[in-house]
Amino acid sequence: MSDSELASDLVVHAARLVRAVRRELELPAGTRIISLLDEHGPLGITQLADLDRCSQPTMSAAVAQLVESGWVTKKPNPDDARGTVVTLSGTGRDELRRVRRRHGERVAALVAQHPDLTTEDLATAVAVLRGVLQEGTP
Amino acid sequence: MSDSELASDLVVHAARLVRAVRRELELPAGTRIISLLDEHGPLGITQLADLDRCSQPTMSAAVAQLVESGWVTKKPNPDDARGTVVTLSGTGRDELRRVRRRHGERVAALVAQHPDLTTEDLATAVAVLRGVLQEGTP
DNA sequence: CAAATTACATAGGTAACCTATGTATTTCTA
DNA sequence: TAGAAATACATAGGTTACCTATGTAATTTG
Repeated sequence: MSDSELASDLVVHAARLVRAVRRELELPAGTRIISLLDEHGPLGITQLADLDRCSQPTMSAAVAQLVESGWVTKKPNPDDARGTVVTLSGTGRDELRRVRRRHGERVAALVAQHPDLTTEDLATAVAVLRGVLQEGTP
Repeated sequence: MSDSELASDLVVHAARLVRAVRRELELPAGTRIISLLDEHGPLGITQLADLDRCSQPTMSAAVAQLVESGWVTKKPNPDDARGTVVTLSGTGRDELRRVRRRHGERVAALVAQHPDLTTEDLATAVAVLRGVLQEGTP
């Protein structure tokens, strides 16, 4: 199978996985965001939107929800009165831990059903997905 | 990193990829469906819903759209007057080819930016995603 | 043959996106 | 250094893709 076919399948199967997980475990957009904050530390709205590949208004709304949930805090950026700084809260970190455990257990169980899939394969899959999104989307 | 952590990351990154692709290349729900029909041949609404992990009403609506686009045909099932048979049309097959080429080129280009990611890695990633979704979601 | 099951359709509602546009602040430039 | 351009967000309005609940017709079962 060509790289091109594989790449196309990657997308379709990724889409299917996301929907399957969303159905049985909940995968709100906020999860991606607190995950980003955990990885990068405090960020502005636009930075978050860029990292998550969504529009700025979408991120504004998503962050507003997270603030309401108490999972992040939003303060004006002291160095730039236009901007804000979104920070992961302790509650948010707890939530992230919970979500990760839920998803982890569930997906790991599915992976375990396939003896031909090793931990290394799983790591490779994550690396591919991560790599595809890194930097240059020219 | 544990299997559980990896599995959790798999989901989040998959979600991010799907949204990134949806943004710049279009990834309508119909794509997944014609992809299923291509893989399995003609199917009923409920069968499609099960395979795509969505509800039956969702699939009904999605198929209705596809019929309108001319990418599939819907005929009553001759063996069971309750059911219908959804079949991929020639136009649908063409569209699938187009979509695959678009996605393939785009994602393959991104993969190519990462010399450490081989075709084999890509194949592994697809196998993992496919495996995770296969059969038993008990 | 009545009851349960199955295959869809319809109705109504939500989450997560988007583009277009407005506003305040900061940076660039002539 | 004043005015123009750019930047960081917010708001408004709209779409897509889902969902659950429920109704209907046809099939299978007891």
